[in-house]
Amino acid sequence: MTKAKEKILNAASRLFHEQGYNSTGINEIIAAANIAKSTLYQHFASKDQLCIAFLERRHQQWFAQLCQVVDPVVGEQAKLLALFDFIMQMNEKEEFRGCSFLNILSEISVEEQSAILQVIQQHKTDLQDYITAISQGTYAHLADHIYFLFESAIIESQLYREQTPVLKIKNIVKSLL
Amino acid sequence: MTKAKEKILNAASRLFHEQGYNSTGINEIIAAANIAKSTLYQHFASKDQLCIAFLERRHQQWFAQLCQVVDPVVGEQAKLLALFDFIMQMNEKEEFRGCSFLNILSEISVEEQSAILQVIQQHKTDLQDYITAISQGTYAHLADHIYFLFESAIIESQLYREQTPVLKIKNIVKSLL
DNA sequence: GTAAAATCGTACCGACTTGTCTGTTTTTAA
DNA sequence: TTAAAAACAGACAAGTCGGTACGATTTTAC
Repeated sequence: MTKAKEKILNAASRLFHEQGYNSTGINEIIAAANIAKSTLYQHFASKDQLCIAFLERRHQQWFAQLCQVVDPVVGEQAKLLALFDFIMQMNEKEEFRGCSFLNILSEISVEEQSAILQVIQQHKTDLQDYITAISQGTYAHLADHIYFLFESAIIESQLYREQTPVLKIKNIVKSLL
Repeated sequence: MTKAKEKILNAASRLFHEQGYNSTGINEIIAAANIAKSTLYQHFASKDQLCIAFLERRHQQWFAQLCQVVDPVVGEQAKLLALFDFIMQMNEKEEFRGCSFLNILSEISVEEQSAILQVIQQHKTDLQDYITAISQGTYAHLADHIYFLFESAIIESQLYREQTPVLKIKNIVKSLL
């Protein structure tokens, strides 16, 4: 990846995640990235395409971090509980800004921006599959249940800007296992 | 309430809910409401204030509809399950647009629009209290758990634009009761 | 060293943003 | 009927929006 392209993606990622998609202008992105507007449009055909590139990269990075937390943990039960430690880590690191994918879902027009919707759906499907995978064995029947609680944990902690909901949900999951 | 004020609130409600807050302009609202811009600003000091008025009215109407579905149902267990019938009704009626409160949460700046954040938090707190209230008795210990699954049901059905997640979650709750 | 590719700055486009202001017309109520 | 309140249309401000076009300059690679 070119140096400029990376600078654009880094700036856009930070701004989209911090302020939201619609609240972040192209001019703000090029100022933050310290590149020319023409350079941006040489790498990305439109703001929506830049959004997709952002989401696709975030998808990879987000999963990498998730695996980094969960995979080393030994034991099915402990792995499933580690999911919620990961949420708490992200909340701290990113100041309770929640899930970029769900945030952008709230901003787009499903009809006119269906390409973005697809990336968001894919991300969540992959997450659900991941949880199903680590649930294989004793807790296979709880996979979806835990996925739904995982989603709630992200949203409720974003809403109240505190870890309390994650801790509550982690305890609920503990009681299920 | 004045006739004009109501027309403004009706138009703004529809547009905010259908398109989102930031994607809806003042000019679009006054055109849809068929009123003059000066009339809008006579009733609402700013777009943010209009947003708060919208959320407060939606809070009332939403709860009224929820109670209309749940309250007539007899039996604690059946009441708790009816929560998810309500979600499905809303999904159908509103084409899977999800929760206005969470959608707007994703759009605002928590620092600069804290008045809006408060209304959103209050709405969710009231919902949680409501579920706690109808759980009183045998299922008091499940109140929070069901609230979290309720939230997930709204979001996941918005994401995939189908009732499947609600039905899945309703079955999960059934297995808990 | 030279040619190609990348990036540059900036002006420009038309449309849109929230909000204010002015003066006129309509509605309401005593 | 008259006075006050409400709503009207529309111009205006000062800026932002996403996106295009321009030629000039820098970087890269052979």
